This record gives sequence, structure tokens and C-alpha cells, in this order.
Amino acid sequence: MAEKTILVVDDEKDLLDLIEYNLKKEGFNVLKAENGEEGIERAKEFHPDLVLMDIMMPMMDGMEAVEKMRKDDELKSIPIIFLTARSDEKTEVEGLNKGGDDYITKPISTTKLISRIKAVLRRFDETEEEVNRLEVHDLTIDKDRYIVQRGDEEFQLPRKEFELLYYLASRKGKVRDRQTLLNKVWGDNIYVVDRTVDVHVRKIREKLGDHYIETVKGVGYRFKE
Amino acid sequence: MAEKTILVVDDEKDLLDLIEYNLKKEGFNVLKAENGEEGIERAKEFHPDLVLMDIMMPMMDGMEAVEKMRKDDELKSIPIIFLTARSDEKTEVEGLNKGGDDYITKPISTTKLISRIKAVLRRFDETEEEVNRLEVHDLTIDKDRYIVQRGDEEFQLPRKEFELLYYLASRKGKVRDRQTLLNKVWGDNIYVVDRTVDVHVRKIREKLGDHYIETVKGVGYRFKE
DNA sequence: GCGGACCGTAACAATTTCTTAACGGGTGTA
DNA sequence: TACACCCGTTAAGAAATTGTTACGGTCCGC
Repeated sequence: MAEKTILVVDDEKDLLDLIEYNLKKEGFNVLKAENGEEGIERAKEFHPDLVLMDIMMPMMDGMEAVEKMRKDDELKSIPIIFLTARSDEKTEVEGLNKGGDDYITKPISTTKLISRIKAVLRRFDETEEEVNRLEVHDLTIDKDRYIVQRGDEEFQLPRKEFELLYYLASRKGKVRDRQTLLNKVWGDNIYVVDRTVDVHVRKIREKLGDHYIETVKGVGYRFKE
Repeated sequence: MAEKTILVVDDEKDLLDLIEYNLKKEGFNVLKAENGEEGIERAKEFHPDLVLMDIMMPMMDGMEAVEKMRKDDELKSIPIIFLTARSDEKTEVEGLNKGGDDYITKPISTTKLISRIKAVLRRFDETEEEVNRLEVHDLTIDKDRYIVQRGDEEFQLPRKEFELLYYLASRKGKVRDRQTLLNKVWGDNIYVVDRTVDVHVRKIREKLGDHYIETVKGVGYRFKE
């Protein structure tokens, strides 16, 4: 992974240097700014991968700076972590509402700071989110949640029904005979009568309607294309 | 981040050593096994964070080994990357279906291998995305103080209950099976009967009401969306 | 040492899910 | 029409899974 650049905005010079030291040790590039205004300038110039922003500062308040950043097309997608001495709830919530992605209260634990930074960067890195979710026709079949959605409706199918549906839907259009379905959904060395599949298909149809799973006479079932 | 342990299963000793060398250089712990059977043994013993599995092997085929792993409660949540010389699509698809999380074709580019490994680990490493305070539904779950709030009420949950609730709440909507919950909340090499989870869930429901944690029969538990 | 909080476990109850068997309808064919 | 075959449907009982309770052990503070 290429080195990430982090912009640290804080009016306390000592703290700034301390943070810089620790971040550099972790392999980050570090930019510094001592107030909100300067922070925005630097951000515009260098497009850091993340901004660490103190909330209480002279000149321009951190909160204000963040609001400005969030309105600037060029800067609004840069993740921000707040640094704050105030630990009262309102500030935190406000900070997050204003567009911060996390917050850390002073005094700062270095390891915590680093791990938060990495976590936030990671969240923003996730270019290709893993798809444990199938979208077919008007259905969303979410294997993480074990839920099937259609519009606002949610269907909580029992396990076997869900897995059968998922299996067929993930092979949309392809016919599978009962034995194959049993092997794939129920498991290999399981001895179950194949009419069982029919019953489960029926239950799925009962709940979702019968326009999803098609019967192919003499062969098996298929999810409609 | 603590060092991650990777189990490499391949029957070619030279390749095994090569991979070991490269992984160690990247700071991973490495375990080796020369066939599927041995791989499963090692996996049971050490609970690696990830398994690199060759598909073509004597004794026990990689595919078969993976199927076995996926049926074993203790092992089924460990991510697996396939190594394969065959580049034909069917094998790949089958491999992923059987429960692999990625696959890499030989000959192996070291950098690609490393980056895939890191990507998969990242997907599975949910530990670092934790926040001090979670707000879900009408609950505030404050990890700094180990306290749960709802309106004016404060609930002081015992540690395990709190951590279980926190884990589920921070993955709102996602189902987790009991073994995963045990691994994540109780710890990896802890031997505890999985019904223990049920009891803790019950206690949480007793205190907070049962509209937060949902049961997904045959699968596990989930924090309500 | 004594209570109390917390945790893990076992046992049994309650519930849900799964499987089977049986019957009926439809379709194609001789 | 009679027969064969396949699928749909239903209901009942089996099986699997979870809920609930009670109990023993451990650790800690008093």
C-alpha cells in the first residue's frame, strides 16, 4: 500500500510534533497546520488521505473548518477524525454530525490514535465491498443478515428455505435437479428424500410468490431469469 | 496489530518454503502442512487467522479439506484462500462455493499473494473498527464506561453481557453464529460450550427487553436493524 | 470466611423447522 | 380411456434448535 498522508491540525505545537513523530514512525506522511484556516489551505494543496482536526483552536474553530471542508467539492470526501479535550456528549455528537468520521479525546493514547486512523482509512479504502448480497429481480437476498427483502417488505425465511433460495438465485436461470440441490444445500452425505425439495420450494413460493422459482418438468428447478 | 498467523497447505515443499519466507518477511507467523489432513489438524490446534490452501494435493484434496473445515464449528469462520494451478473457471467457481474466500492461480506473484492476503484479512478483521460509543435504536452503548443507557435509565451490564451486546450491536443486522461469537467475545482458544451464548443473550434480554437481539434459528443471533 | 456478583453448565421445556407420506391433479401416450 | 409419470399440496410427527431455570464454582471485597 502506498504511503498515506495525514494532515494534523492543532494549535498546540508540542502536541503537533508528538503526533507527527508517532505517525511518521508508523510510515505515514505528515502535514501540519496550526489553525483551521491553514488546515484548509494545506488540504487544498496536498489532498491528504485523512485529517486529524482539533476542535478548540484560535483563528478558525475546528468544527467550522470541517464544515467548510464538507462544503468544498474538492475536500468533502476526505475523512476526518476529531481531537477533543471536551468529553461531553453534545460536542461529540455535533462533531460527528458535522461530518467527522470519528473522534478521539485528549489526552491521546498513541496506540489508540494509530488504530483509529487505520480503521478509518480502511473504511474509506474499501473500494470493492464484499457482496454477500444478491440482487435478483426485485429481491435482495442478504446472506449476512439472513434476510430477503422486496421493497420495504422483509422476509425472514427459515434456514433451509433461505439457503435453497440463495443457491438457486445465485445461479439464476440455471436448472438444478433435486439431487444436486440436496447435495449442495443439504450437504453431501445426507440422506433425504428428494420430495423434500418440493416442499421447501412450495414454502418459498408461499411466502414470496411463485414467480421466482420455476419448475422444469422432469428436470428440476430454476430461478427465473 | 498483533501478528497474524497463516497456515499454508501445499504438497510442494519448495513452494511451501518460498511462501513461508515471503510471509515471514511481511511479519506473519507461518504454519505449514503438506496435505489436507495435516492442514486440518494444524488448524484445529492453532486457529490460524487465514489458510492458504492448495487445491491439488495427495492424501486429502484441498477442496475436500475446505469442505471439512466449513462444517466444523471451530474452523468454519477462518478465511481461506485457494492456490490453484488450474485456471479454468469451473474450478474457481466451485472453490468459492465450497467456502473459499479468494483464490490465486499459480505461478504465484509474491506481491499479489501478499496483497490478497491482506485484503482478505482486512475483510475478516472486524476488531479495529470499534468506536467508543455506539448509538443504536434507543440505546447508547458506551465502551469507555461499560454502561448502556436508554433515556434516563442506565444499565450496568456484567462484562460478558456487555461485550456480547457490544459486539452484536456494532455489527447491527449481521448474523453471527455461536462459534463466532465465542471466538470474538470470549476469545479464540477458549473452550466453552456454545449454549453459554444463549444464556447470556437471555440475560441481556431480561435486562433490556427482547427487542434488540434477534434469534435466527439454525444460524445464530443478530442485533435488530 | 461470608456474601454477592458473575460465569459456565446441565437438564428439561417450548418452539420452530424439517421431513415424510399420502393424496390429487395434470399431462402425455398407447 | 387407462396408465404412467411427475409435480403440488397438506398435515402430522420427528428432529433440531433455542429458551429457561437452577445449580455449583470462582473471584472479590468486606
